[in-house]
Amino acid sequence: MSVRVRFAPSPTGFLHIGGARTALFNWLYARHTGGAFILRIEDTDAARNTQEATDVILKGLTWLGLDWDEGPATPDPTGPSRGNFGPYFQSQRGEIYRRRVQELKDKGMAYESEGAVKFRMERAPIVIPDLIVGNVTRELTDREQADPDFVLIRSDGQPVFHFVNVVDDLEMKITHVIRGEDHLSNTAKHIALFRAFGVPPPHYAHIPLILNPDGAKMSKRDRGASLQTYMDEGDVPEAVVNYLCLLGWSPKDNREKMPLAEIIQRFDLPQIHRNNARFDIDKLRWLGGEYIREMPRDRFRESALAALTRAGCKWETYPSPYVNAAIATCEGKIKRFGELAPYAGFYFTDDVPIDPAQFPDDSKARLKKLRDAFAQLPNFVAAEVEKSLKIVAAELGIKAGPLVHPTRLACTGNPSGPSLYHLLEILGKETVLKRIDKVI
RNA sequence: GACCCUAUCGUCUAGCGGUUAGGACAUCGCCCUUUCACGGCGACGGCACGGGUUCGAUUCCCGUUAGGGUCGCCA
Repeated sequence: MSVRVRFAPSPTGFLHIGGARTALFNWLYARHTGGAFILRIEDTDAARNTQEATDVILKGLTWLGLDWDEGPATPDPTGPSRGNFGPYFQSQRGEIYRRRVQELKDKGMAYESEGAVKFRMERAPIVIPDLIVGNVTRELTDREQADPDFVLIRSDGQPVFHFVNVVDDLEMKITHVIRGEDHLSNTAKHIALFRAFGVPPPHYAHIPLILNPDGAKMSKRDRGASLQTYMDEGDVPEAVVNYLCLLGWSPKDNREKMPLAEIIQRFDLPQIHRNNARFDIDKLRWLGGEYIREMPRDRFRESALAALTRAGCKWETYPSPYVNAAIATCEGKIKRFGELAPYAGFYFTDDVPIDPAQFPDDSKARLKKLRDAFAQLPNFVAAEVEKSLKIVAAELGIKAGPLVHPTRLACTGNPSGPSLYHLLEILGKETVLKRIDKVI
């Protein structure tokens, strides 16, 4: 039987990085096995589920490159979708749930209680066969002993998560449930429900959680918990995907940076870890740098310009050869595009921030001499600029460094940045002299 | 409180009875270099603890401890 897996998020207006990884693992498993990846929106909470919130999920998955074989085509619950098992919004599946509750009632497995419908839960321990953890025997907790039955339908008529989740997995013929370990204990309830319906439950694979750097569960408040952060800060999606793969899964041979095709080919459930992993932003960013470095020039420029625009940088007012040359000097230098505006913003403004304290008198005197030398240059290109600077340094009896540093500071406002001589050439003689003059 | 999962450098991990416990990120040196980054070389740093089993345990078993998760008319 062909594999069918699903990602079933609740639209809260927020795509958790852990949720993104759950989606990724499901997607990888589907692609690895040639099965189907289904997206189902669990929008039973009408009050807080909006189309905007659903759109966050669709956009996030799309950004990561996780395409779904079945599921919504738009954030509209009543809109078009792909697949033969719809609707893919739980808010549109009320009729199915009503039918299924009736089925349980008819079997004597469910009953009315204070306006709600409750499930007659099994009292005996339930064994959860988990593909990652192994067989887990789940007993009732002391609280559950006191009242083992749980609510299926709230007194306001709305079905609860455990119920809709199982009904949908059943109706959509899901074969493997790959989800966070936080659901492991709940799975006993789900298995009992499948049994009540008289069908075998799907295979379960509970993946470890992503923890914050402190070792606690990544919560909404933790920095980097939302996928949106990475979209906003100009991270490369391939790097995010690659990094997420490395959290809780390992190819076992020390490979880390891997093309997606290779990951798909090698991804499988047995290599998934059992232990939680802390999120390490530094390692993600390292991967980001690697991916950016090998990025085709055109894509680099496009992403760079988009990031500059997001940062409010007015690069459009500059001639396009100037813009392209400026961007080119940043290639290989950044780990994410959000770094670009502070790194190269000086190209696109006349107002470079200058801290007078950084220019002592002797530094100013040197700059003055350099300025005069620059002013004499008929051909203000990198090689000539470099030659000129080195001559001035020799005349002053100093190394290039003490001259380079203040020049960079005066022209860019930054102690670090692109190659100095190239940056000066791009800025042009007039601008360079103007900026040095301002300091002197 | 009850139940469940987990435990190798700071972090992510390899290991699956005998290894100088390997790699990556981070950190710190040195080299390269006009800055930064890249790259190269090197350093630092780990098997949570206690019992077993065994000729021999990081590896298998039990316990302790620690961390995480779950016990909702949230998902």
